[in-house]
Amino acid sequence: MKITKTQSIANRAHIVETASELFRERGYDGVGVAELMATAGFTQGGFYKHFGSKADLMAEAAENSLSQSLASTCDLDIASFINVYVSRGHRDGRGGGCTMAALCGDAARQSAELKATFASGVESTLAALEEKYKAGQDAPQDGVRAKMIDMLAHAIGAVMLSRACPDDSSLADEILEVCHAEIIASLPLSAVSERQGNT
Amino acid sequence: MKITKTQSIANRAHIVETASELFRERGYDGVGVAELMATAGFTQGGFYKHFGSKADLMAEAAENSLSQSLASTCDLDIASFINVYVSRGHRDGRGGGCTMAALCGDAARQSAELKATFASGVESTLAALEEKYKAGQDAPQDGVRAKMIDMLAHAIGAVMLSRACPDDSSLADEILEVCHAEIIASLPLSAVSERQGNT
DNA sequence: TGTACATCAGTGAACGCGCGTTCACTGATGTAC
DNA sequence: TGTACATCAGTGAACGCGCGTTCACTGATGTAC
Repeated sequence: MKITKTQSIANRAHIVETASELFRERGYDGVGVAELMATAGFTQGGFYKHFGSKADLMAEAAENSLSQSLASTCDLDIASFINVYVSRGHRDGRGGGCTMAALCGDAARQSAELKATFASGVESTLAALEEKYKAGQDAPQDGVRAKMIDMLAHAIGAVMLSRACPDDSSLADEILEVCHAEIIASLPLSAVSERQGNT
Repeated sequence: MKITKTQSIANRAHIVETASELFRERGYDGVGVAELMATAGFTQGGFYKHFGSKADLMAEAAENSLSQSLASTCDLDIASFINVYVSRGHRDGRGGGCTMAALCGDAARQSAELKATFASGVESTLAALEEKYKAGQDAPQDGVRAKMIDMLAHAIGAVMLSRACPDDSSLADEILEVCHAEIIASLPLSAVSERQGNT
């Protein structure tokens, strides 16, 4: 049953992709190697032909999903980013959502390597957000990094706290709505321009 | 080896206390019943004389630590609360810190019961924060609940994101410092009065 | 181009281990008389 | 108050189970000639 080298590389990427989604949905401890491989369409034995350990895959999955979500949002302006991020859709779609919001509680208890991967994802995100912010026509150009750090932590806190409340509870929605409004209100006026409405 | 009823009640409380600290430190999946009981000074068999399941204890431990941390901060004004909460000490002392910041990532994947316990802890915290806020001499008295929801999510996000970065990394500290400054800046002037400095 | 063989991605059973939970047992406590 | 006995908190061994990881095996791929 050997397979083309190209196919093998594609299979590996598919496993990382699957893992990255499952980990975001259920946490690192909530997904086993056997289940993960089965979901990806393989048997568990093949896992160690691709990865040295589950911990190795965790780091790779984090790296993958952090850069992926970055790419998928890079055509949004800053207010649109907040509209997407601090929203019910994002809260309820953990598997396809932001890795920081899904796994930063878990990451805090993982190895230094995993945390370093996380931190570099945060840095990339900050770089992208700074660029977006500065592109706003009346946006102040100083202290932008600090503003974006603050905004990101704020948005992550909103999504995480909302997720910890019972599904469809009014508190869960209230947290999202209030934080969305406050974060949007903290942006320069031009960034917001006629594109609110989302939550 | 039967024991006084009073002693048994004290033992049970001690187990809950121990669990609440261990869970905050290592997450729900990171602490086993046997280890937990050993840490509390018992053998694992006795666990089910007190609790129906590990999940039951998880809920009780959450309730306990949420109300406890509330009580311990209730003599602080709002700026002091933020000084304590968005600080290196809190970030690095997970076991003795806020349950929301330590476990809301985990709570999101738990049962509706656990989430409901969490939500009611959030509500109690909000009530206490609203009171603190209103006590400020020049504090606006309307929209206070929204402000406190926003502030709490903001503070939780700051601590959680900082914890996900490598220990002693500059990014971890930067997140804390920036968010601390922004949150304090968002408070009414009187609340801050000559008591900054902390981080 | 055709043949012979080494490689190695993927299989599926098995490994030891720690998990949550159960259970027969102990013996001091608390109760009935 | 003193005695006899039921209770039940705590013990420690055992349960089945799923975990991460290992391994002998398969057979198409890719290479050497």
